[in-house]
Amino acid sequence: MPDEIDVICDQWARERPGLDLTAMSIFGRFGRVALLAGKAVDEVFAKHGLRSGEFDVLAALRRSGKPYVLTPSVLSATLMLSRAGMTNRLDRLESAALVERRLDPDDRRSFLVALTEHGVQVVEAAVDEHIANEARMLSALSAKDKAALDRILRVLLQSVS
Amino acid sequence: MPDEIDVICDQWARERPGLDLTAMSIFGRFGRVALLAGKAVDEVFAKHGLRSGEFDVLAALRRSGKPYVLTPSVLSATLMLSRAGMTNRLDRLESAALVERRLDPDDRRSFLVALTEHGVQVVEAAVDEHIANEARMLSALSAKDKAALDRILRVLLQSVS
DNA sequence: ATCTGATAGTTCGACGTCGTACTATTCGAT
DNA sequence: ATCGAATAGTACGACGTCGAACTATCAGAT
Repeated sequence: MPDEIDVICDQWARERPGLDLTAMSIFGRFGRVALLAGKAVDEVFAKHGLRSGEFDVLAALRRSGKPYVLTPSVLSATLMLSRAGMTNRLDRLESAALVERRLDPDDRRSFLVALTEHGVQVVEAAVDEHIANEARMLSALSAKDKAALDRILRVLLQSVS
Repeated sequence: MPDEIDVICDQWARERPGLDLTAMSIFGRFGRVALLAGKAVDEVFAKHGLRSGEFDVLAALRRSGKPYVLTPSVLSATLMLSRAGMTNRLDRLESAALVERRLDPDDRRSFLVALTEHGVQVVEAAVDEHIANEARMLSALSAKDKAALDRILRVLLQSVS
C-alpha cells in the first residue's frame, strides 16, 4: 500500500530518472515518523502540564538518582541544548515549582538544579505514561523487527555522530 | 560498544527496575539520529544558500513537474506546515528570487507559486548533493539493513499516523 | 439573485531556541 | 601571590513557527 513518501519518490523518479531514491525514501519516512511520534509524545506530556523539553529536564534529574540534583551545564550538555535555552527552561520549571535552584557550595559561579517533591511526583507519573505511549507506537512491529530496528539505529547513530 | 542512549537506559534501569526500556531505547536513538542527521542536512543546504524549510518548498515545486507551479495551500499541506509559516517562507524565497507569486486566473483568493529560472538551477544542484549526503549517512548499513529499515519505517509511519 | 458557510492567504502576538556579549568566578602558570 | 585564560550562568536580539483573528473570495442552497 503506497504512502505519502512513495508519492514523493514517484514524482522524483519521473522528473529525475537517474536519481537513487533509497536514501530519500528512508530519510523521508524517518523525518515523518519523528515528527508524528513527537506530536503524540507531546500530547502525553501535556496531560501532565509539561512540554517535552521540560519533561526532558525532569527526567534527566530523576534518572540521575537521589538527591536528584544536576548543574545547568550538565543538563544542557546531556540534552544537547544551548545554555541560554536551558536558562529559559529552568526559569519555567522553577516558576512551576517543579525544580529549584540551590547554591553550589563548591563553585559560586554555578547552581544546583534540584527536583522538588512535586517535581518528583510529576515526572514519575509522566514517565510511566510516556513509556506506555512509546510502546503502543511500536506495537505494530514484531519483536524481531524491534530488535532489528534497535540494532540498525545504533549503527546509524554511530554513523551520523 | 555502549553509546549515549545506553547510559540513559542504564540509569533508568537502576532507578526504576520495573521499566520496559525497549521503546525508550528505540525512540531515544531515533530522536538523536533525526537531530544529528538534520544538522548534517542543513549544512549541505547552507552551501546553496538555503535553509532546509526553503529547500523543501523548492523541491516540492521541482518534483511536481513543469511548469513548477503550486498554490500555497497545497505546499503547506504537503510540507505539513501552517499556512502562516508558508507565507513567511514564500516571502523569503521570493526576496531571494527563487520563486515568484503569480495570479491564479481561476481563483482570485489564491496565488500560484512558481519556481524562477534561478530557483530551478539552485534546487537541481542542491538536490543532487543532498541525495549524495543522505546516501553517505546510510553507507554504514548493508543493503539488507537498508531494505529492512525501509520496510520497518513504512510500518511505523502507518502506525503513528 | 442573494445569503450563508467555507476557503485562500496574510497579519499579528506569543513562544522556544539560538548565537553573541557580558559578569562573576575559578584554575593554572609563573 | 598574581595575572590571564577558561568556565558558569544570564541577558539580549534575531529567527522560524504556530494559533487566532482578519479580509477577500468562492460555492451551494434557497
